[in-house]
Amino acid sequence: MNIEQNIGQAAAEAVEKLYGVTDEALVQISKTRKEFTGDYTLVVFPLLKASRKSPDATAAEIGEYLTANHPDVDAFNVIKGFLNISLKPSFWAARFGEICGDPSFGRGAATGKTIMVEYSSPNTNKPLHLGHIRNNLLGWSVAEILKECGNTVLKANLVNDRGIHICKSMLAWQRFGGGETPESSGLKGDHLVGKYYVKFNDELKKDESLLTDAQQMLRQWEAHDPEVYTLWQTMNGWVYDGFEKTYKRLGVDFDRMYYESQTYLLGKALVEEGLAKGVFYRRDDGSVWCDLTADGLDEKLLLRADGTSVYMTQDLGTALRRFTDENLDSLVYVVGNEQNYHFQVLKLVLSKLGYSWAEAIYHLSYGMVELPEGKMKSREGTVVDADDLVEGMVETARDMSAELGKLDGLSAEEASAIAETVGLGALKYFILKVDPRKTMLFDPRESIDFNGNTGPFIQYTHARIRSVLRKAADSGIDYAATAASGSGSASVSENILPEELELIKMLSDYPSAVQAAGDNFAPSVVAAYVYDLAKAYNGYYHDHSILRETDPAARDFRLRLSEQVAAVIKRGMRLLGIAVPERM
RNA sequence: GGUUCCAUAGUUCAACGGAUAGAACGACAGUUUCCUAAACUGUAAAUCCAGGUUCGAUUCCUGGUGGGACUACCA
Repeated sequence: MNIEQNIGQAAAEAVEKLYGVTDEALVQISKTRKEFTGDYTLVVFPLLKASRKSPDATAAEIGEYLTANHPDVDAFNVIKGFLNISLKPSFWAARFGEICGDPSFGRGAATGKTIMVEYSSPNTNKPLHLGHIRNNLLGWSVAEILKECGNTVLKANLVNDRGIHICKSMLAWQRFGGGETPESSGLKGDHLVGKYYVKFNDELKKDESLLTDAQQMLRQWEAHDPEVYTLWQTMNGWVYDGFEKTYKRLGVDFDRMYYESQTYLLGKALVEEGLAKGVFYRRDDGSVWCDLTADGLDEKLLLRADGTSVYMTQDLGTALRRFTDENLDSLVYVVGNEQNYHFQVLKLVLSKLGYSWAEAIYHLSYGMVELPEGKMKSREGTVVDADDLVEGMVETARDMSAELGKLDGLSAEEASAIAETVGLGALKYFILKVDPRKTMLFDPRESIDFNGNTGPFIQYTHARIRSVLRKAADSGIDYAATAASGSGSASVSENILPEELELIKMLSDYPSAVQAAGDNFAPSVVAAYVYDLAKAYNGYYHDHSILRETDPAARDFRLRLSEQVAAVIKRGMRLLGIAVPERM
């Protein structure tokens, strides 16, 4: 139980004792806003019916009760119906001790649950773009956050490696490629294949028969025509090599790889099952449908008249297989909000079939990344390529570091590692700090910031702390020893500053930020937390010298506090997939 | 047309139904004999419109206005 819940429970107890009411929903505890004195605030308005007293009188009564009965409550004040509760300094000192002694601070207790997070799921006919970057970063981060919340997590990627669109790039390469390969062209495999997908669409304008040819090729693929199949394997292999490089650079990974070419027949058995149960029906032409009009949706096709399955059919089958094979408690799909309808239908059909786990499917419906002129359109050449974007960010980071003279005395290797870390940090933070559900805007003409509420700002805060800690170690200061020799609150400075107390409180909030991020599938919650922490620390760092502090106990406490701030920044940023450098 | 999501400073983003709506960028004015100025401090600047529910609404409901997405026997 965290502190907030603990205070809430105590307040509920006070309300029960004082007014004989046990409705916990009436007890609202939140963190006290900065401009007021106190740590936690109880809103008393909902309690007035029970107390039959004025807001201030009610707040005062509860405040008195808590001060008298709760061991950690130090004092309270009442402002306009808000009861602000302060905890004892000794409580916070002990709390700081706990944080220092917990190497996995922020990690939740094991839930015993297994959650699969499906993300990325690219098509193998073109390279990744900015939209995919948001998907990949979100999916990876959400998976890591869910892990940190105590769940067992499986990251899954379902590669869309078959279909008419794949055949289009194959056909174009066959007709116009002249045997070009990634090696001969020097192009990254996914970019090479993407080039022929574009080529196909260009040529299609001149010659409409190409479409028929592509359809013919798809039939050949399904019949395992050796030539087509080999071409398919070759070109997909190029794409996988390319994707692998992009994934690696972005730092995303997977525990389970699924290929649609292997799963697209799944779900046909479910169609039979649905027919038998009377959930589905067959039309005269032989096609199979599910009537969802009673649920406010349309009729949904599940099997074509020719007996082939559609996207929905295989998704139903894939979901079933995953739940049974992996014994999942939950399945999270990180897929853009343009597919809201699809997932609505997916869940509905599964529950109509009687699968109770349909409820455990969660569609993390993230918003599109838009350009100033609107949605990215590959046909209009307005896509922002993932590899170009990453490379551009790293270059900018390199230039900026050089300009600021940050790389003096570093080897070329170190300098380039820092550029990579900072450039990617800027990009990832830029994307993850936004609420996943919201459409976000990216303007390629304006470079992503490195100042203010950005990844580099947070990375810089970390680097500065680490620098101070290195200097302390070089001077032979053993700041950890003071804590070890002291006991409990003695390890905290006697003359603790308000800013220092504030930092301890902020550190103490970290686990609940992680939990909230997990509950909401929102890395942005972690991003906001880490930014606030870094910002608060920077103000403290600016106003108070650490190494020049003359009182050794105070100095060592400041070092320990700084060390913990750096550690929590590092842990939080890791959940976003962002590395923090030792220097920059 | 139907379904659905969104609308907050000039711009990009915050705000479990709670206190004086927070940041950042940009603008303007400052801070460096001092642990990294990618930092810090200050000024100006916003809830699309009209109703309703509530002790209290940026948040919930209704209606408008403006924008996005979906509405394939594509995936």
